[in-house]
Amino acid sequence: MNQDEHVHSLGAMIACLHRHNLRYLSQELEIYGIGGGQFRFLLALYHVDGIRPEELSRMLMVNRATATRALKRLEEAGYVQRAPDPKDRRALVVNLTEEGHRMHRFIRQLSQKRSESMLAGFSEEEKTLFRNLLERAISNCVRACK
Amino acid sequence: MNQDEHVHSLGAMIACLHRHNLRYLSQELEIYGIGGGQFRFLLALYHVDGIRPEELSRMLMVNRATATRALKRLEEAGYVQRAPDPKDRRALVVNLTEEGHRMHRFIRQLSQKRSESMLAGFSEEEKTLFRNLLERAISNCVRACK
DNA sequence: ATATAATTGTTGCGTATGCAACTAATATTT
DNA sequence: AAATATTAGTTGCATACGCAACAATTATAT
Repeated sequence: MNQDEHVHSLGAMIACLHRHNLRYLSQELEIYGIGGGQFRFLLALYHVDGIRPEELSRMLMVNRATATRALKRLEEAGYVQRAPDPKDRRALVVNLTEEGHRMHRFIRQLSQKRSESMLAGFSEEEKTLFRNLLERAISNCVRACK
Repeated sequence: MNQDEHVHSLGAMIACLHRHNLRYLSQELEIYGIGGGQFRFLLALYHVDGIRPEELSRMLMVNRATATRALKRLEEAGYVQRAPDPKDRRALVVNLTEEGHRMHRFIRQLSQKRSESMLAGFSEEEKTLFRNLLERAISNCVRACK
């Protein structure tokens, strides 16, 4: 199977999915005063509340600058709070606020809803496989640009 | 399999792949005076030279504005030319220049190389399947936001 | 024929993001 | 202890992109 036979490169397909996702999330989150880009930070914080921005950025594989901006915006919107880490005054500690915790169910459902929409018509095996292939592709990318 | 069990949402994984791709392409294309975002337009033009920007944007599933900018930059860099369509003076016709044609081999190899790098360790079945699953996911997205 | 609608491309504005340079703080070396 | 290196976060600059408003043109309706 030669890549040249396809009009769409793999990258183009991935970019397309990414854009659609971002648009969807942006629309759903607009009433909460945050953008689609903040979604995954919020989602991650339900797993690892009390984390540092730096660790969060490594976890989500984004630039530190991106984490700074996303967390700043989430703070301005009232969903997280950033406090200096007493053990290391270079660092911050990010915590969900009351309001942030209240969004838990909504955020999870949004994630779920999005996945279901994107994977409509996929069998359970295909869903698992898709995720597995994505993970391996990411590993390849990370390894390649190390 | 519950989505909630995963730290990374599907969207986060796709976003990650997208950014790695863009970075890779940007680096490779820098010496040619164009950015990673122009890549897929150039690639598409080897299939459908002489097309209108509007059709190209539908084909690549991007906004018309994005096509305008990408083609403008490709024109400035000398790889395509835009001329008014004599049959419809609202429209333009995009053609590859000599220089644009000369990049053909390089662009295709770049696409190939990128795919191989991203899909390293995938069996032929997995490669085909991955592409198939991506296509179906895109269809779902397109259908959902129609 | 004229008014209205639809289409094509452009541009301003906003968002998400990376990179590189910077500051402040901590860790390591000498 | 002092000099140096590393780390965490921030900010300016750049790119890619979508949306909405706009102008010019063409198509359709009246």
